Amino acid sequence: MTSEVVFLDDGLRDVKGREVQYVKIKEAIVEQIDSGMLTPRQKLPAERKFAELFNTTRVTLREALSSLEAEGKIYREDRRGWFISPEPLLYDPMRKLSFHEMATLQQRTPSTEVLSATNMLATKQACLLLELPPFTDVYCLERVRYLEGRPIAYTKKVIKSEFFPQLLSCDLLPSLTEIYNKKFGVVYQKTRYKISSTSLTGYVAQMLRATSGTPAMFVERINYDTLGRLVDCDIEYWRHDAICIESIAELV
Amino acid sequence: MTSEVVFLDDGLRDVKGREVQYVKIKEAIVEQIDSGMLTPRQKLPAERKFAELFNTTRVTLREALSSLEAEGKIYREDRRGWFISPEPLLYDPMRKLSFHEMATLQQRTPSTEVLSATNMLATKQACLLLELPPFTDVYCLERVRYLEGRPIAYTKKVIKSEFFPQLLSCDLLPSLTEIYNKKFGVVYQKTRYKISSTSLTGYVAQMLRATSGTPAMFVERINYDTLGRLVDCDIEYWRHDAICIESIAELV
DNA sequence: GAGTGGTCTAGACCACGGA
DNA sequence: CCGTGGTCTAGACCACTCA
Repeated sequence: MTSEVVFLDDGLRDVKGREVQYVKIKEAIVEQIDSGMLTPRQKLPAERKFAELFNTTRVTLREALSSLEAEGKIYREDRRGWFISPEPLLYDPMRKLSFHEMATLQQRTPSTEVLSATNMLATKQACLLLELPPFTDVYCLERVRYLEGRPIAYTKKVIKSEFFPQLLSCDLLPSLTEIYNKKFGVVYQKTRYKISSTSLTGYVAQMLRATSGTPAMFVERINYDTLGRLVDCDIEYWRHDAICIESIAELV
Repeated sequence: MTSEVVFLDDGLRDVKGREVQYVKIKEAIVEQIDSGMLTPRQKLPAERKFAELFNTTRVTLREALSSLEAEGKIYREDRRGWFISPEPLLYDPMRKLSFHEMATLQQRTPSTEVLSATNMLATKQACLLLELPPFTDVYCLERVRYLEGRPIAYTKKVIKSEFFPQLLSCDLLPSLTEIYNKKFGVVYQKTRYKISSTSLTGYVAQMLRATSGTPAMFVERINYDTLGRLVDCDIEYWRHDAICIESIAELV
């Protein structure tokens, strides 16, 4: 997995040393994963059968599963079941790589679905991020990123329209970075980003086939081009087990 | 809260449009928080009473609370109850600020507890991070970081001993950065970091007064000094609601 | 010592996914 | 249409926290 940090975790015990059940279940599953019996993207048994296997109830089993989900070892698809998490994608916020370049470099198979590409008035949030006055026209591009067919990120890009006339008449599927560069001569140079941990809800959860409450990594970026102009911003929700932020920086 | 991203979340409904109960409970609590009725660090009512208030069972109430915890809106202290989350600390991995400087700049009141400061043989993990051969001597410093008295991060620093003779005879409480600088002329210049999302378990959870399974932000850093020498590494577990990573970077 | 949170049981109904 | 996961009920016992 991501990083081999091992602390002495002797499980949860009460004073008398009896082990907590759901921790035992967790250990059993982790052992199966580590031993390679369970491979990435594989589906776990149905909850009822699984609970019976461990001689417990669904509630307790789900306690164990949720806990493993929180650790990023397994993930859930809404009403489809529980699956073993693949290795996370390494994401370097300091590099200009597009999602597809990033994934390909890591021998992964990326794909993208465009949910919507529209011309609209900036929302309050977009105005704040892009430093725009109210009622300014912007482009808004909503996408879902897939890795090996699994939806792992919902992304929304809000673009200052002034630098990109007729952007929406372009074919947006290949790579936006490329269109920026080739059609408009715009290249990113600087970015301001914010990363925090939340959970998926509502529409975003649905798009990622996730249950409301699934842990997520939230990334917000404000991008500047080589002329120092604020160009666009990104708002991204990543399934938390699917991403690991990694970077090298000169300190200031 | 961290960032005002609002999606149309009409709650979970089934086809007939009935709302799911725990979502209603969440909304009620969020409303109380947003309206300022509930303030940061305030304790929520006891689960049994709270459940009764919403005319439901503890299990369902806890579903709602766990979900809010995942969103970073509330947090839990093991066997003590549920509390409203304060604003997260902004953490810039690219700046040389110590935890205390960082917190103070943000008008917070930091404190630190040293769990252990020892001289030991590098573990496998430490050898990997510090690029050391087996059986090398290192310093290991375990600390808990507090904000307004609340434990929010467990940190472990493993230090190459060669650059810091007799480090442990120093008073480690003020600021390690300062000791590095004043006593040994070592200043950080470059860092390699990795950030991912997991959960707290075992000893780390205990130290943070957290229940096993509490969502957490995992940070791993490898630090180099102005001479390009690998100096030490950090392994940190932050309560996920207590931290927001924020930085500005020139892209490469 | 009372009350609280952590854990667990043994059921139930429903809507959705997939065949 | 069956089986599944999502949600929910109404209890229970225990160890721990805190007054």
